[in-house]
Amino acid sequence: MPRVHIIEDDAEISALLSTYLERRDFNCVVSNSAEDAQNHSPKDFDIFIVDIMLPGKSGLDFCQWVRQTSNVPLIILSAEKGDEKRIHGIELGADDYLEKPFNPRELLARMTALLRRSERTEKRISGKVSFNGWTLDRSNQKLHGPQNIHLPLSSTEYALLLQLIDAVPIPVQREDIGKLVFNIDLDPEDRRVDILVSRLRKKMNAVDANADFIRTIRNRGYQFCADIQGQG
Amino acid sequence: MPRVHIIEDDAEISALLSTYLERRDFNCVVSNSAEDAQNHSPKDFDIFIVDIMLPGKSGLDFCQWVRQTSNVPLIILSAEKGDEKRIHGIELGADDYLEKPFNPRELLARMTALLRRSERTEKRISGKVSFNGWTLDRSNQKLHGPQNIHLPLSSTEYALLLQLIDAVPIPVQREDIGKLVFNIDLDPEDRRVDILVSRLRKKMNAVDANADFIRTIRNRGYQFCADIQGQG
DNA sequence: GCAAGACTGTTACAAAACGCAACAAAACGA
DNA sequence: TCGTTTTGTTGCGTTTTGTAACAGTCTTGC
Repeated sequence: MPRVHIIEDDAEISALLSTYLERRDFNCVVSNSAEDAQNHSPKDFDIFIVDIMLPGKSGLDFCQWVRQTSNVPLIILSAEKGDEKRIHGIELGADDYLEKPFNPRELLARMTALLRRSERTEKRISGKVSFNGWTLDRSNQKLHGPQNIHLPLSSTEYALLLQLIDAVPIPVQREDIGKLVFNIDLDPEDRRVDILVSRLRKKMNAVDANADFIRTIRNRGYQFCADIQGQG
Repeated sequence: MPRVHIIEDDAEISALLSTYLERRDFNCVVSNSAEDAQNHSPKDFDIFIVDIMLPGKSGLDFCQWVRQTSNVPLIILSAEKGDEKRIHGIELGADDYLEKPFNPRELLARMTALLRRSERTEKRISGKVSFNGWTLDRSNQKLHGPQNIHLPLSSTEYALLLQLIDAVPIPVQREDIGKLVFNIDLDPEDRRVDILVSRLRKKMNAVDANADFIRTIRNRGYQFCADIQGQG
């Protein structure tokens, strides 16, 4: 569960953001000034989201402070528009810069991309997720059912499951599955996706009769339905 | 001197860009289609700048192609505006997404930030690496299992393991293994790679029954699955 | 409500890719 | 040279995936 530190003085925005992110399995801490934020060590977080316009010390100053002691990914938010501002922010050590008002999904995508990159370069794939007695471990790509029964998955089955779980609570379109799992442009006649889903369902049901996690949404794809808990 | 690969069909833009970047000490290669670009190995570059709208295969497809075999940083350029486009591009594996017309200085800033992030962590993985109680030491080419048991590897086995670990978390293609370990152009009939993998698996399993780190990904190669930690 | 058509679920079979044992050849060290 | 280790080859068994076929389910227009 990635730990996010949001530094933002507008209470409405920070509340919205932290709700949005917590629902997507981030662990959020909010500070409303740079001074406040500096009571924590930067290394206690996996990523920073920093508003540039803060009372007292600015977001840019905070960014420099973070960079003095760590490499923790940092994204700047700002109501000010313009290339120059963005360039300046990035040159000072921010990894990305998003203008307000922003689409929360875009922030999420950029955060994910950034975490993905920093994990990749650290050669770590993040850990386990669990749901209804099941556990999926990304580090070794293994799935365990209730009573910790190991359920071997083929590489495509694993890829499918990962996509579905990563997307929770959003359904994944058939075409996207085609793209991400099979690396093809799926034409509508192609049944590979359904069959893959069917096979995965069957395997999971063989271990746990109640394992109906994959819901079909007609014309829209498949949705993974379960309370997912991250564990690192 | 960072090596940049620019994939852009608009000759004016690519010329401008490569001039701009070369003046700032980048080494540029330009392709005007994805198909063209795929004649090079992704690993020959430090960063990609990819226009999304290309004749033939699209920039997004190219991005996915790159991600299948490498972690090389990649920035998408696009004339199309809108959050959704940007989100989609980033979700497909791009590190950043810039809309045209863009300020070259902003592109440069973002490239620099990205290179900074990927270098910062990458190069310290050089001496020993460890995973799940195992240790691989590059300096003397020795592998130790749990309880520090020394497991002697033949030179090809070591070469294979090194390739797999260096690539984490990306799978290594069979052809690449042929190239890098045996120094041959692998023809599809050749079974040497599987057998080498099989032998390495067997050796490691003899020391540690849970040592199933090498995952087969059908048609795509082998992937090393473990949380790798560098130590110098 | 009902039938036609579109979408999805599932099975069965075939083809391809891969795992691995067993043996042969080659390389290597003393 | 001999014995040991490593690597290549062959062959067969297993797993995974693609394909076709058919059954079920939802939607829509009437």
